[in-house]
Amino acid sequence: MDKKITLIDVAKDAGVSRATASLVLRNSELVADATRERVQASMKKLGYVYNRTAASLRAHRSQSIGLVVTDITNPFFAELAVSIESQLDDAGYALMLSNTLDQTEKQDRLLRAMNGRQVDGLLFCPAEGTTSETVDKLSLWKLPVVLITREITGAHYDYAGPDNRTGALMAGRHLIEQGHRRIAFLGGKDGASARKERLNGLQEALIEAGVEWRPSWSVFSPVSRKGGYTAIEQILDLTDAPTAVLCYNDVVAFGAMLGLQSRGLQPGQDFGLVGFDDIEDAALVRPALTTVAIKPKEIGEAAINLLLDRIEHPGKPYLSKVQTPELIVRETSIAR
Amino acid sequence: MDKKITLIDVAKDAGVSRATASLVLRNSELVADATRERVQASMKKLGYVYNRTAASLRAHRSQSIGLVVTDITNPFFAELAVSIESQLDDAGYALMLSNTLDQTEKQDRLLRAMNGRQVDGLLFCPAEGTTSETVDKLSLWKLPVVLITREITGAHYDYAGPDNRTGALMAGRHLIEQGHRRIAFLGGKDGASARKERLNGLQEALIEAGVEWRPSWSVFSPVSRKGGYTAIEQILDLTDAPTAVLCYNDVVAFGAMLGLQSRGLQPGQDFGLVGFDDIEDAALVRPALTTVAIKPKEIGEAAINLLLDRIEHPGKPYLSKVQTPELIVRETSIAR
DNA sequence: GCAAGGATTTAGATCGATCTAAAAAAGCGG
DNA sequence: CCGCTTTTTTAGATCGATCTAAATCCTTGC
Repeated sequence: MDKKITLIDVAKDAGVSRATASLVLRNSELVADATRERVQASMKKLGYVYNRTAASLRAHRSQSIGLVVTDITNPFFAELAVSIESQLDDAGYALMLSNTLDQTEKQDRLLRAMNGRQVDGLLFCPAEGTTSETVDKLSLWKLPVVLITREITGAHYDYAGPDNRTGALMAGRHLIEQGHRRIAFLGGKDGASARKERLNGLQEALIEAGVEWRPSWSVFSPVSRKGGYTAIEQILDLTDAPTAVLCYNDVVAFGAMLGLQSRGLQPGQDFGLVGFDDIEDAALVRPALTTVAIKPKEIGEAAINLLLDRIEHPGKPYLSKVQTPELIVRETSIAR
Repeated sequence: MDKKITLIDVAKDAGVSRATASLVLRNSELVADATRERVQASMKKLGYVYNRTAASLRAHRSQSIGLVVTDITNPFFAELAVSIESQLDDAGYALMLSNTLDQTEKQDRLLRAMNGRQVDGLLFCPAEGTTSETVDKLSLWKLPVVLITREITGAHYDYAGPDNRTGALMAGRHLIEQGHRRIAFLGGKDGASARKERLNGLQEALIEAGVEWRPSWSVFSPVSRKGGYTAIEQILDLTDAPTAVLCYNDVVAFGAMLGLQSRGLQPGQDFGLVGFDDIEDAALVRPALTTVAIKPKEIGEAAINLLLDRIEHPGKPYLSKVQTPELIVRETSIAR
């Protein structure tokens, strides 16, 4: 009486075979219009719901993809996730989401879980410290993977992310123009590819302007407000303390702002501060944050395109889609 | 050579039957220790990966649950999602995430997709304007559902969310204590249950203090900064304009802050402003936002507990777990 | 040494779709 | 009306696990 309606029931009701009903489901060109309509009517009438699990098992495709990020609480990833989810929805895919919290063991477990659930592909922002063992497993599983925002040294995958070096270069030039001669790089974890690239960009700006750089001006920190807060204190305590910093990202920059203010320093007025990402709050905080805008929506689009393409053509050469960022000058870098 | 390893291969290798291997997978008590170890060794040796899709099909359980929210970009939902994802991970479930963007058609499609993917349950923050048709479908599907943050009138489900009325009541009392006598309610969409409750709480505070209320002091808006920005303008343009507002949430409050500042008004100093949620940024913006703190982590925990319980005991009576919020007084409500 | 009873193991059906290869039906020119 | 092509439809195997119910294998106690 109350049992589940399957394709068999629909087929019986419409007077066709299970196979034909299945073809209608996937609106194949093969089936005659009249039949299609008859079957669709039966589906509606019986309240048929497609069991994609069964389909996945047979077809070796789940029509879902996994998004593995470090922390969805970071507005940059949240915006990325929205962009991705909405595109996937359009393409008929569902989204499985996981946060690694930058813990590699958790990451390993989550990746395994996703693979076991037969995701058709993975958008992956690897946790800091991701080992080649993890990467090997991914390629063993033959899972289509697009790396986002961070790369893994020695691993070959498609990649979508911002041009970190150029962004940091622009930020560096800007701070130098503003008269700063001691510029630090604040936050982020050691080893992260994005961090390295951003630091390199800054250094490039310094070199081309003949400005000094000291290793102690690169300070690591967790990627969080608290991380930024403690990191800026470390900077301020140096002898010949820098007068400006480029931050690993906006979240770190916000923490740094708090740190500056707690010491009675006004960002912009007394100290140059530039972030990275341009999350929505960057325009909102007072003083408003100067930052390097990388557009999560565009990165999301690029990543999805790469992934869907890779799923269709597993053998094609690896591609990087790099977005050129834009420097948004607001108040924290301008002394009035 | 290169083909997939299935349970059959493992069983053969370990010299047991498929059924036994399956029992080992689910670490059943039935199987002898020696056998278990042998099978596990074979699994490791052969690089077996569990195909949960197949298991889902047979067992009618997918070990995944769906989270449907309006907008993961809202930090409140982002924090909620993190909390939920991490608990689900502990319980061996995976998370499917969708954003409805408060569009009911999109919501319907997403719900259908989740059901087709056999999610074992749903954490659901219904879009504004969710019809009983949608709700009927959910109960037709017999999907365990826990509503979060918003309720649906006339629908019976478990619910986890904050005590909106009490939170708003505290906020209202606080603003009255600060000397305000014309207090508006800002933002949120018409019809949302959470909005209604918050407005009621505010009105209760007004009534108990014998303070005036006018219908024109309730202004609807999209739940976004922009929404808050335009809504506060509307308030300020009234004759006998209010001197304080309780905002639907922090995001709206941030928009309102911008609106005030663009008119040369300093929140706190010249105008009382209270938010709702206590997202991380509330403490960070200058002036810092007074707000009603509802703890996403706790709500997430409550919701998960309710859902897992409902999955196990589908027939049990419906429950509401309501978190008591806390008023965090910062700067935007205090005239120094 | 044997039956009872518990502990382990297993054969075979099954979940609900898709795939393959082949059959049936329809269209068509002569 | 016949063969031939093209269009539609289909039977039956299959994906990789779990479930059911029954078969074996051990212990014991006597």
